[in-house]
Amino acid sequence: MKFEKLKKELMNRNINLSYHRMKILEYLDKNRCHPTVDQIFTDIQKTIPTLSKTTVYNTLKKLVEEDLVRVINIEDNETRYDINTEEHGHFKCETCKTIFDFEIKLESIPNDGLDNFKVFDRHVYFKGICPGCLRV
Amino acid sequence: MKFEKLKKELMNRNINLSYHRMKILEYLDKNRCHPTVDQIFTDIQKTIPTLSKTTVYNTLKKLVEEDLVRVINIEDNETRYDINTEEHGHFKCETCKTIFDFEIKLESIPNDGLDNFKVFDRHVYFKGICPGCLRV
DNA sequence: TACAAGTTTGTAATAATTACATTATACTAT
DNA sequence: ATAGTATAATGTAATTATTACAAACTTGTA
Ligand SMILES: [Mn+2]
Ligand SMILES: [Mn+2]
Ligand SMILES: [Zn+2]
Ligand SMILES: [Zn+2]
Repeated sequence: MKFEKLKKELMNRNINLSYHRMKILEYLDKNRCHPTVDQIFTDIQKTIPTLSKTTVYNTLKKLVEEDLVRVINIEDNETRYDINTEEHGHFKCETCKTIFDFEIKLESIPNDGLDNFKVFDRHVYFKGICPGCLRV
Repeated sequence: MKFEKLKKELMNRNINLSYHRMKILEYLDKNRCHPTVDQIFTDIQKTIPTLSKTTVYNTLKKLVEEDLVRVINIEDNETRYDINTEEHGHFKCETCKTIFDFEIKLESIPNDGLDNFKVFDRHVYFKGICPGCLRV
């Protein structure tokens, strides 16, 4: 989703578009590398020195609740955030640590064992080595 | 993998089967509910009061390195461990919090975007509500 | 203006995880 | 059996992520 759309989306839901929220949203839109709270905080703090980490936590929590941001748990001890909430899988390169997006049709996953389950949320992630790192 | 098999597997790899390691392995074998470090620690401590949490961490790290145990990151802030390293997906019920295993053929997932990637590890987890909780 | 709701901050409390130094144990070679 | 080496286990302290909570600030509205 594009930034402008996101803004509208927030307004539709009566979520106050405060300066800090705007900045965090803008950051997520420009940095689609699945940043951690700490990366978000450290980077934005350069522009807004008074920003508190708690505000980043609060804002992200809000955005996740509203399904405008998605949480990614690949590694223990590092929670990442993705503004791309469209259906896609993640690939983490174990060499350069980059997290790549890839297309995946999640409904196409056969899951006979879950006939009587109500599924809200599907996550897929792979680990391995990316083409760039393989080439070396 | 059954307990006896696991023991042999460790011996094959020249990994010392110390008392604590045995107990942790045994626990994982009997409690296939994807326990956290804390659950493992708290439960085994009842039998072995001198057990330290660090030992649980160390042992699990070893077992994961040897691919005898698999790490599960579904929720941020709770790392879980699974002695079942065979290919399977996880379903977490958001009501009762239980993590269910389900069969899945991971190679069957179409991933055209990853042609030049070397994939080691595939994880799939869903979230939703389990049949038991739906019935209520 | 005054109230209510929503924001942001800051500090402190928890909790998970790691680092590191020390002791204990097991295994080998003499 | 002894000495030497590698591995294992413990405990303490340090880091780090996350949450709780109270206080100050903003904004919109009656
Ligand atoms: Mn993504
Ligand atoms: Mn499992
Ligand atoms: Zn790479
Ligand atoms: Zn349930």
